[in-house]
Amino acid sequence: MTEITDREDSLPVAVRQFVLHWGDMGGQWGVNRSVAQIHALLYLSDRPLNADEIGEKLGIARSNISNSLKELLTWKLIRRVPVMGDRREHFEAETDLWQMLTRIAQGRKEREVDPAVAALKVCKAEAESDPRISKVARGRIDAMHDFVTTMDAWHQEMITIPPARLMMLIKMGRKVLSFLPLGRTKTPQ
Amino acid sequence: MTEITDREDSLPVAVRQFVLHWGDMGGQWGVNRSVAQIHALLYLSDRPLNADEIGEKLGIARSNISNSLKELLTWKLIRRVPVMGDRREHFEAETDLWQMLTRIAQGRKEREVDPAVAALKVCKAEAESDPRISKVARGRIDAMHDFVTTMDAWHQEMITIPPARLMMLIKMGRKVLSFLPLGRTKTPQ
DNA sequence: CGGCTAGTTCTGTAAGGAGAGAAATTACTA
DNA sequence: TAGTAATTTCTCTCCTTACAGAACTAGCCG
Repeated sequence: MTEITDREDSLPVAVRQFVLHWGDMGGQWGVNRSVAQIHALLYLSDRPLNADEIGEKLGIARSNISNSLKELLTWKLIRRVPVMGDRREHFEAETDLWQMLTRIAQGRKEREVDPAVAALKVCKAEAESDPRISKVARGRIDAMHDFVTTMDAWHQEMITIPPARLMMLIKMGRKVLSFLPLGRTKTPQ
Repeated sequence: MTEITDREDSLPVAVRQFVLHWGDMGGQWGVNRSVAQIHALLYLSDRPLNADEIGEKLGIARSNISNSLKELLTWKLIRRVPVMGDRREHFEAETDLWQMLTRIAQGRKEREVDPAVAALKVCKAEAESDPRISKVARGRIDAMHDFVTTMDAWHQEMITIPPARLMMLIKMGRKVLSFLPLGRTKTPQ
């Protein structure tokens, strides 16, 4: 049997805490606990892990791990890593936090906002031809549509900016304002 | 009995569609369907509505409406509006989309990221004093902590910028980059 | 070509959440 | 102060989802 040499039966406290918190933070947004925990564990691991090790360290069923790993792969938050002389599959996490954020944002956008935008377009079209609908409602649907479209376009542009530069922008915070040619200084509307 | 004069028994198609979509879009993120539907209905309404009207138009139970309205109030996405000669409470939605976005963002941040940041601080402290934890894991926890803290600070700064100006920034998109004094032009990793 | 081992899919169960309807409370009116 | 309208809270049910364990499939060794 292939004993892992530097195997730890119980995780260091800080790691366990991290995994636990990450786990139920995941629960609070769309991802289920197991998926988030596995992700956390891999994120902190200094080497790729296989399904058995994960199951052992987290105490969750193989079936569950299999499905969770599959989900993490579709989010591109982890990747398969072949290990010499071991036919089992190993996995490691994306450790670049910016990548991680954009992957998550991308995934959520695809699942949540894109369909919403599409639906909104339909509503907008519908509203234009419907005589029963009030002017107000029509206006609100339009406003929402424009807003969402603008934000969507913005997001699309932002993720094309190289991370380091974007990070610079973020670190600058509101100082960016001081470099812009502002038409007016008093806060309009 | 207080008949509503301009009462519509069934909603215009576009409105119904909007409500339906908004409803299950809500379901896809943290908010439950009823809450999101009520919000959508109020957003499109040209006048404040009371609980009865809402129940009638959406076909959901009064108890449910009561709870949902309470939740929407805590999110500050709707407000109570007194109506002359009617002792029932009426509600109207925030229609400024920027307000709406910031309120939602604020709420989610409070519930989801603030606790996570707090937990992360604890983990970081723990990791520093734990001899069992690997250098790698400690580094990753630190990296995560710094990243989250930076983003948090950025968010905090952004919401203090007047909406109109922020909107301008967003409409500019990546053009903002051209106004900045960049140290280097080639994309740094 | 049997026996293993890794991995996946299937199935049953248990927990959580949403929401309906009843009961209780509060506020207003006569 | 009784009576009624409006709203909230409580409780019960249904539905969804997470997850464990079992059964199944596929690759690899002798």
